[in-house]
Amino acid sequence: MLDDLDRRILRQYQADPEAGTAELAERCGATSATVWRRLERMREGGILKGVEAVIDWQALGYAVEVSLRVTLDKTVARAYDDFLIAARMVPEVLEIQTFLGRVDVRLSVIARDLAHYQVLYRDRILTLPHIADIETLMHIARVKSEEALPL
Amino acid sequence: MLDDLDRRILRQYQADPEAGTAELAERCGATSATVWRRLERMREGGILKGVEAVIDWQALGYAVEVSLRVTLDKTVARAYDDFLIAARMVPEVLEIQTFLGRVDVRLSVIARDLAHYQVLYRDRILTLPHIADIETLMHIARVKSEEALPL
DNA sequence: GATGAAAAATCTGTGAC
DNA sequence: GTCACAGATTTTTCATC
Repeated sequence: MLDDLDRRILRQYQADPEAGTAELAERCGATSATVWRRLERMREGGILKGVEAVIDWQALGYAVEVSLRVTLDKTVARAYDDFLIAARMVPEVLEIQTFLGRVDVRLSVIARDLAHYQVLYRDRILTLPHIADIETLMHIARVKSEEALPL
Repeated sequence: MLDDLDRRILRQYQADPEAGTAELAERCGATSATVWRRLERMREGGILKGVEAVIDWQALGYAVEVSLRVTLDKTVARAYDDFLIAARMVPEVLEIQTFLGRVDVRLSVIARDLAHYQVLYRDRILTLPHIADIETLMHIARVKSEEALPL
């Protein structure tokens, strides 16, 4: 499906998505047109889903980040769907992950400060439907693995 | 620090980082040069940390994604640092988050299949230093919140 | 100090080979 | 896959507010 050149291009692209095709080409030992066509093929094939802006929320005044582990009420059939739909409506909820296991959902939530978080938690989080239990983890740091995957 | 135009540009940029400055300019009611200068200033100010490639690991043959909640051995002073350094050396560990609370670290790990995961878990995860406890959550889906933050 | 218009430099995407 | 090029885009300049 993917040959060696594809893998090298993908790795370089992942390392620096803002590099132009010419620069990627040089790093991969190919020409600009080739790199462009390969990237395009990977986009069409759904492997490359695009790019995402990385924003420093702290610099924007959001000093608090928490991870919430939510367990839902299993007696309600639609609990999962209802909860997800409602959670997606809360702007301060940046990310929602769902799991198989004891914990059903993990939410990443940001707030300007603890006072803001307290209000947010009471008015927007605890009011989400079908919650059976919540555990809060105060976030310290996020790190990306520095090793490239054996693509 | 940030005025109204900055916020609008940031929001549009976040919604579609691949749009050109000309397109962003039109959506924000400004000119291309102004948008470019504002974005540049936000990059220099550290608010915009760049872009990140979004890769579909499933399409690349990584069918399994798990979230591991790790508790470290609190009797060892350097446990945190040792663990983080070692965890960053494992290519299949995509993300490492650290917390204040009962759980110390969360790892996002991908594997090609359950057989691969089993080996990975035994040889690369359980061998990480100073682990006191691990809980595994099988990942189902990841969703982005659809509401823009009140920037 | 910030803006818009327009020029200059650079890059992308396409066609021919 | 490479080469060459037209068209688009980014980035700078400059006069202006």
